[in-house]
Amino acid sequence: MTDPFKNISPKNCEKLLYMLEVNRLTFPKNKLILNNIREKNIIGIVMSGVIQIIKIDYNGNRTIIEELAENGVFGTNFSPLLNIEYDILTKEETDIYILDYEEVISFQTDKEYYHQFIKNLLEIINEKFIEKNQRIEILTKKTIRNKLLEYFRIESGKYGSRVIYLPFNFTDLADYLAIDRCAMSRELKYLKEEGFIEVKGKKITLLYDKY
Amino acid sequence: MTDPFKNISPKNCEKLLYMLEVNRLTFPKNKLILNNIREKNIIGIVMSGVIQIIKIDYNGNRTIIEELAENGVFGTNFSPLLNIEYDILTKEETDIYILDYEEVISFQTDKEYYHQFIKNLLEIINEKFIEKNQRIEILTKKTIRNKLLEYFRIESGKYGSRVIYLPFNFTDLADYLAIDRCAMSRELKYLKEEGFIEVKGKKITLLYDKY
DNA sequence: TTTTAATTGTTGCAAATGCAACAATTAAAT
DNA sequence: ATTTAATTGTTGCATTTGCAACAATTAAAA
Repeated sequence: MTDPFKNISPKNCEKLLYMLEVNRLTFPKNKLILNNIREKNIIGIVMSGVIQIIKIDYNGNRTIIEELAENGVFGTNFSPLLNIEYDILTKEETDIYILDYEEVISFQTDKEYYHQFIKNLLEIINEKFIEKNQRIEILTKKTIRNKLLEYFRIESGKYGSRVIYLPFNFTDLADYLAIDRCAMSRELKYLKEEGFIEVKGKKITLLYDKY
Repeated sequence: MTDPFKNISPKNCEKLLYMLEVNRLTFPKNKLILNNIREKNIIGIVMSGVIQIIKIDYNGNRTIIEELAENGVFGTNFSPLLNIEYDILTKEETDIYILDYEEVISFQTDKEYYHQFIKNLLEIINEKFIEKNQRIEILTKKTIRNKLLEYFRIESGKYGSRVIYLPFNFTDLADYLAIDRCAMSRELKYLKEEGFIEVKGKKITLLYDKY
């Protein structure tokens, strides 16, 4: 994922953040945050630590929208935070910079580092967009098996390897694929039995030819 | 959807496009296009006409990724065109401008209209991002009924009205929701019978309180 | 107008899936 | 080391869904 401060020197970085009136915040581990600033559009940047953007619907089903580490960018639009049902959860002690979206987007200046920052944001949201599209590819598959195989195909394609290391646990994977965990577990068993895959913890090896 | 040339005068627009080496193309109705330029990242802008970005998978299932009219922006990253499985279909005679993504993103200039264009692109992709997130919200619902209700909720929210006008036909709606058309038809019947909705052609009226 | 094509509606049935309830295993905390 | 919590695995069963096959309706073309 592109660094939001790519091609901006530390000195210009400071200037930029000052210019855009950055808000620097620190939060402890396992805390729901930002419930207070839902009224306006923001851009948030994770400077250190890890956060999850999650959603809990009226049935109590939890969905992980995304997980962000250092240099991770989020915010209204970038992630749909305006919707009251979304929450941000710190997984570790976390430092966050908050910017005002409208302020950032409508700032008038000829400073090069500002325009570089906008370009970086464009690249970042582009990258996120691709990920969203991939998730949609998966979710539009009609069976659990096809969802799993599509997920494997995408993950395998990232590094061009038949060996996949799951970036989250099986419970969270089921959430990501929007399927019942138990049903997924059953389907994984079938895929193992039929010789399609090999599973060792979070390491999955694909034993079939790419389709 | 934001105009990609917002806040850029027609004169500067011409300069910008010349500078970025635009490629102007015209296509007749109902034509699969752009199969030729999959090798590099592009930004496409629909100047007139209508196109659909579609996907046909190995099972023959067609998915409409998005439909774009005048000022619609698409391209690698914006829409996952590098993937060989995607196609662009003109629904009318269509004029398209093609730009080179890397060229656009890495161009070096202090011209204001260029930076305005980048900002516009950022806004556009932001808007698309929101739409993708909404679709994911729908697709993560586990039953056809909940998918329909979530879709209604989002559409209703757009104009704050209980009356929805479907932007596409029922066949395409089923594609969008990634469900079987017949099963959707059945579920819509139940929703009508239970007094939740009223359907007249593409006009759907919600008869229940927002949840 | 007549014919043809596209869209929408209907329904039986087999297959897939969510759910529930619980066991087994692994990780974390004390 | 022991206890507690979290994650993973398993399975019967009711429900939901996709699929197929076809009828009805609407739109487009000849």
